Amino acid sequence: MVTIADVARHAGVAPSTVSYVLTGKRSISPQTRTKVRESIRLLGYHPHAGARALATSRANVVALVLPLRPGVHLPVLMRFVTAAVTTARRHDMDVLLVTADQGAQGLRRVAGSAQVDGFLVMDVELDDDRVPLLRQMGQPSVLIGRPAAVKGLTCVDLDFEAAGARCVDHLADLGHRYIGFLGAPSVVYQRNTGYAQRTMAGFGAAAMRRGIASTALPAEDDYESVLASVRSLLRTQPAMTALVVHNEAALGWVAGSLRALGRRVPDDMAVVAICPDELAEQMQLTSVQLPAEELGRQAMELLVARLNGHPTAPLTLLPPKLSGRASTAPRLRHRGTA
Amino acid sequence: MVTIADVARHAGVAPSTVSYVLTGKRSISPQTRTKVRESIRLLGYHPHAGARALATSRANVVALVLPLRPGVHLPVLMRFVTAAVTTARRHDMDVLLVTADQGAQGLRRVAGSAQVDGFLVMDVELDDDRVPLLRQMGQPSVLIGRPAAVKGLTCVDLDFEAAGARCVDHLADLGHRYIGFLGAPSVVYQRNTGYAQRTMAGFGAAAMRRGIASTALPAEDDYESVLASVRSLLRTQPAMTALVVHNEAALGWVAGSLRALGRRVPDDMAVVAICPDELAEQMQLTSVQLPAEELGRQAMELLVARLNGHPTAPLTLLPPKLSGRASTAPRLRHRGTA
DNA sequence: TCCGAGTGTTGAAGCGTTTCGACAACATTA
DNA sequence: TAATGTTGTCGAAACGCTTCAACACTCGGA
Repeated sequence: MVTIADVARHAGVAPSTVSYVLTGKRSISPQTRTKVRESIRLLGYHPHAGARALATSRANVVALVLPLRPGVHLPVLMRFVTAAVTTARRHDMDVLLVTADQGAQGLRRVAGSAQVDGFLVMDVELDDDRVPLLRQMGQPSVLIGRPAAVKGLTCVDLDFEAAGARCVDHLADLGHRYIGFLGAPSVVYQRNTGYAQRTMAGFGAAAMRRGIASTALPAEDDYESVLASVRSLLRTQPAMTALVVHNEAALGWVAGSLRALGRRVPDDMAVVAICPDELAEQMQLTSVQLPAEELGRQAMELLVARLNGHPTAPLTLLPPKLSGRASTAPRLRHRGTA
Repeated sequence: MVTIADVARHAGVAPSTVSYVLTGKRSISPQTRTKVRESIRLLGYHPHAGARALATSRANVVALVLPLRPGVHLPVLMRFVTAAVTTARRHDMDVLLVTADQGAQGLRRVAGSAQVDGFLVMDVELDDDRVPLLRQMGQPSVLIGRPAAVKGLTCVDLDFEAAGARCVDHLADLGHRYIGFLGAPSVVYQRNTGYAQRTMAGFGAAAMRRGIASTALPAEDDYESVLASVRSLLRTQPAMTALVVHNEAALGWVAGSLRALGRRVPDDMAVVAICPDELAEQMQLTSVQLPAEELGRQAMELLVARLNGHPTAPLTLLPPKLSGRASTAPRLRHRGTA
């Protein structure tokens, strides 16, 4: 292995000078600088990460904590990950993978051994058991998702309230006046899973604001249940012309249910989904998506900021983005009114 | 940070003694051992990874090199990853994530700075540009996939020849005597993409061995092409009663094509797919799957072996596993023969 | 009684960086 | 011209760990 001493010898300077050329923490004459740079290139020198970590007590590595629990949508997760890694690299940081099965143990270990400087924790739930641990450990960390209390943390999440509202606004702008909401399975709401409730809340509030009649129902993810829910929505509100669906698994059954009940999309019934973009693309649904890349990037930027001692807001909410597709159309062209 | 010296002081021994308790490289009296262990626990001591790496010139970290190119099936990839990480942890190793966009640069950097001891490279292609680099760098590495020449490398892959053969055997055992093969798009074969050819070869050889008439055709991934291919297969070999499909994207259209041509599955036509298990499960197809967990695990085990100086075979092929589902049935019960 | 062979433990010397204080050499000001 | 900065460079001391050589012991055997 070629060391800083080798470079120094080759360039005819002291090791410390080489170090200063590398870190730029002291002024170095242009001649010396180029000379040293040349030696570095020639010898193919790379500073030993361990030694550097030892001397600076900074590893320049962050832990990426992946849950990998069943039900996470992997393509979205991967987009998070790539965005996060790319951003980290832009700040000269590397990424250590910590999977959930290592649990709290794993977090303690990598932090305790100074292997990483901070944590990027993905897919955080309302009552996540990693949160108290992170709080206690004191290492900088950024969470993607939104636990119950964000005080003292740094969290990034999609603004689900705004997402719910965005759907209503889109439909209202198209002229719809009666909108239904098909949500996650009821257990999800019972479990107090933050995002589901917030989406609903945003949806409801926006509907009120726009003077729109709305009805909401949960949906299980089998065809019969979805059909029943849709039918029930239509019965409660026969003039309903638009549907917001926040349930990936049920999405496939919604189209079938509508067809079975004699409604065409988008002519008789506009549909807006809140779901990963691939899914919406594939089914040609107007949708509000999770901005995965943006979340990953932002989260890593915040982590880097915290590592450099900058203060960060406890909660950063990203605005939702709506992509118009074939499943929504202006109410004015609605054939049923012809 | 609590150091080895703190532990030593607390336990009333020398730092080196603590080190020996930890590494077990020298005999230590039971009394001292428990005393030291107790101090470690009490103080919450974790060895500083950087310091350790510096002293031992071993980082106990391996790089996981992910390509993330379009077209990789992410659920399968994630199963690789988790299996690899879990296995690494069992050997007290951590995993550093290196994404492909960092390219050769990235590999050089992490290897040069002694950040990792070895590489686990996923999704290797026949003429992968990372292969010469890995050869040259001399760091231990294991590849998942199979480049053109494996000499001097350590590669792990599914035995695609055996996979092709396994399909034939399954169908032959069920009594089928005329089998069709629907492959990847023709460009894939033109590109010399190893696994596609090997699967076909295995299929063909097995058919010959079992005295079975076989016909093969590539398939593009739109409905019309698939329909045309299936029709063409049926015309060439009207007595065909089974179909092997090695084309994820076309899989969805095959069922439709068969229905359109008046064939019921499995009664008129048995179908075996070679594809990720989720897909097969979802469509209820008998299938040969990529044993993702097993590949990840094996690969990491091999890497660890290499890191410990053990020699490894240049190529490890994993046997395919066939899962029987609703799309195949014994030929004897075939209604068309009734 | 002395010797040689274990055992268990220690002190000190690395490992490759960074960084602090010191120090020349030179430029600026009084 | 002397005092004072400024700039560029250096030597040495950390950083926290491992490991080698050395050193006390104890224990049989001669």
